[in-house]
Amino acid sequence: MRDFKHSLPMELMRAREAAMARFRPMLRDHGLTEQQWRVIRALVDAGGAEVGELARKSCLLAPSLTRILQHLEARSLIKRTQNSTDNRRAIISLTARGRRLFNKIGPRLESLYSVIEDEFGMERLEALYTLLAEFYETLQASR
Amino acid sequence: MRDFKHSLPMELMRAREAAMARFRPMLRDHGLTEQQWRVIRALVDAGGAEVGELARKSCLLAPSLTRILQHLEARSLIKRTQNSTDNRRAIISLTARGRRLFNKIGPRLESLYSVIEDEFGMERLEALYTLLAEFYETLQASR
DNA sequence: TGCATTTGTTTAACATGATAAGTATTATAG
DNA sequence: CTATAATACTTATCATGTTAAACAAATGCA
Repeated sequence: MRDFKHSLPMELMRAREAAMARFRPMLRDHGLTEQQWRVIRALVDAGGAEVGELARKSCLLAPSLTRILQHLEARSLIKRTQNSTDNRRAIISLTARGRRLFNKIGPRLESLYSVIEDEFGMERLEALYTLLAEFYETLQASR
Repeated sequence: MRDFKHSLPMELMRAREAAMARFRPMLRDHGLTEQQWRVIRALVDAGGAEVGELARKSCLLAPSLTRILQHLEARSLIKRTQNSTDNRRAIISLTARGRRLFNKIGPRLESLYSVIEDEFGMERLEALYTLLAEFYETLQASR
């Protein structure tokens, strides 16, 4: 049997964890989990989105996102506005407070990311991005 | 700001999820989560290990592993044997039943893995492994 | 129009992720 | 020796992952 150490899902997880270990402390200082941050960032990127769309953009399952939105709404970081043509869909968007939090945290995370770029090297990082995207596409294509 | 879509942790997660989506159904058919499977596989690989060692090998946090071991022990898939020289440490190992379960599932997962190898190609897969290992080492080295 | 079906989202239930705190045991300084 | 610190693990708590089921609104069709 293939060596246990060479399990691709494990390697992907370890690499991800190594990166997240650098970002998590700062997010935690601001009372955010990494998933909550993904939602906020997706909202900045999209400027308002339906729940399903948001789930795809932030790579979260719908039930997780439901709970996260409840948390963020309780903290007044996001708001919901009803879509008049379809009452199932609500548009989620950041509040002013949510945008302020993003503006405070975003640049700090970017600088942490720059450190990783410097350490690992832009070329290898790009190569990694490319392989990951190709891997994902390959596995999705054959479904 | 860097494009949201190019977040390395997200890409790592998406790639991992694409792979796990193929393995999870079979594990579920046998009543195992992916984490429980990682523990079983690590035990086959090590042939008995202390809890801390097992946590490292299976990439699980200690509190998670504690709960998982409780589940697996309740199902008689693992057993604990006390270390006489240090009563804090217990050696975890598979029961005969645990090994039988591994022998039943292991080959089926390997064949699923082979499909991925064929689809993505061995060369790119090896390149991906290498980059992931280098990335992990780079980020660990500078701590 | 009326009703079964589909779609978008939420609940529920159980398992794990992440952090902090607790417990028992062993090692160590004085 | 003995008080203290370090070690190995477990509990506790809250948040998310995963699956199935529930729910309401919208759609398709007789």
